[in-house]
Amino acid sequence: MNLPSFTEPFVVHWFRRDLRWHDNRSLHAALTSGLPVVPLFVFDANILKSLDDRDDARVTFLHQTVSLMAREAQSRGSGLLVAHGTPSEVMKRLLETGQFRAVYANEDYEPYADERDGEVSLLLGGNDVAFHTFTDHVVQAPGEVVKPDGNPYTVFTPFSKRWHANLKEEHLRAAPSEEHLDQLLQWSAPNLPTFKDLGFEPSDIAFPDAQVDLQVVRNYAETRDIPSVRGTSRISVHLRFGTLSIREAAKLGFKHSDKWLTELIWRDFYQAIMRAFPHSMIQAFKPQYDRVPWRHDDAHFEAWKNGKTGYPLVDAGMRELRATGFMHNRVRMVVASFLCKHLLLDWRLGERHFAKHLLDFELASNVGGWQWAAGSGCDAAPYFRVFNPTSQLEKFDPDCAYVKTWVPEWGTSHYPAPIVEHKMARQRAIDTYKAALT
DNA sequence: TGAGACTTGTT
DNA sequence: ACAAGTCTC
Repeated sequence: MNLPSFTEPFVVHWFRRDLRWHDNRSLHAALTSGLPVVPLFVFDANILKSLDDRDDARVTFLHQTVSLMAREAQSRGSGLLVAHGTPSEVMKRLLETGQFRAVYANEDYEPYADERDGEVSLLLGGNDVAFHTFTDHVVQAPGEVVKPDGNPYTVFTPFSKRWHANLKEEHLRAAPSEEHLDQLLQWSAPNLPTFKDLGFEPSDIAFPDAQVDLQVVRNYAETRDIPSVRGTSRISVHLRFGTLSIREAAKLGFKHSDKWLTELIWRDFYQAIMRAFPHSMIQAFKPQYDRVPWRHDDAHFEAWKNGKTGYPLVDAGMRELRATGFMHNRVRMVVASFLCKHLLLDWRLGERHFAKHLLDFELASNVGGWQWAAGSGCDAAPYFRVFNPTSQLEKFDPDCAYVKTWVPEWGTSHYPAPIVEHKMARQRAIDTYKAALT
C-alpha cells in the first residue's frame, strides 16, 4: 500500500459493516473530533481467504459499494483509503506515517471481529493511538438488554419486553455524520485494489437496492409469509453491510408495523446471544443436542443443496438461494427443518451452506435460525415439532406460484420422487432426538 | 413459526 | 360428518 506522506495529524474512521456516509455513529464522532479524518476500508485478507468462490457475490457488493463511496469522497476533495491485507498490517503501515492519532470504528460482535479488534487495539495502544468504538450495527447493543440480575436473556419474549422497556430516545437518534463531511482530510487516496488484486472476479448476481418500499412495511404483517409475493423487505443485505442504518429501519417499524420491528428485535437478540455465548456459533446452545447422532449421507445432502429432494417447497427455496443469493424467510425455516429433521443431517452443514450463498449472511442470525430449526438453540422449536413440507406449501404457497417459478419441471416426469417419505422421516427424527436427549 | 390422535359439541 | 379444543410426542 503506497501512502502519500502526511503533513498533519489525522484520525481514521475504519469502515467495516457500516458502509455509508450518513447516520454513522463512529464516523460522526471522528468528524467532530477536531482532527481531519482519513476514511478507511480494509479488504480483510483473513476473511477473503476463507471464501470458496472466486466470484463470491459479497465481494462484488463490497467492491461496488466502496468504489461508489470512494467517488463520493473524491468529489469532496478527499479520498477513501481502500487497503488489502490484514487489519494489523494496515494499521502498522498507518503508524509509519507518524501522524496517526486515533481510530474510530463501530462495534462488531462476531468472535472473529472481537479477536481482530483486540489485536488492533493492543497494537494501537502500544503506540499511543486510541481506539474508539460505538454502537451502530444494532439498536441496543449486547449487554444493554439484560435481566435485572445482569445476566443475558436466552428467551426471546422476555428479551423483547425488556428491549421495549429499556429503549431510550438516543437509541434511535440519528448521528448526522453526513453534515460534517467537510472534516474529511483533503488528500488524494491511492487507487482502489481491483478484483484481480484481491484474487476475485466480479459476480453477475443482482443486489436489491437499499430503498425501503413503504407499501411493503405497511403490509408486512399480511404478506411477509407468502414467498411468491414481494412481502418482505429485502433490506437484509443492506443491514448486513450497513448500507442502510438500523435506526432508519427501526423507525419505520415504530411508525408502520410491529411485526417489522419485532424482526429487528430478533436481530438484536441474536447479536446479544452471539456476544454472550460465542461458543454457540459452533456448538449446540443446549449441549445435550450435540449428542444427536446426525446421519452422514452425501447423496441426501447433495439433493438438498441442489433442490432435488422431491419436496417442491424445499426444492424451490434451495434453487432460489443458488440462483439469487436470497431465500424467502418462511422457506428458510422449511428447508432448515427438512435438513435437520427429515434428513437428520447436522444443522452446521446447512448453516455453512447458507453462509456460503446468502448475500445477507449474518453469522448471529444464521446460526440462530439454524439452531432454532434444529431444536438445539436458545428458545428453539421443540424437537418434536417437524414442519410438514407439504402442508407448509398448502398454507403459504397455495397456488404454487413460488414453486412454479423455481421448479418449472414440478409435476412432470422429470421431477424427482421424494428422497424420504414424510411420515417415516418425521417419526425417525422424533425417535432419534428423544433417544439422544433422555 | 407442529402433527396427529382423541374428545366434545354441533348439525 | 365435522369443526374446534386438548393432550402428547
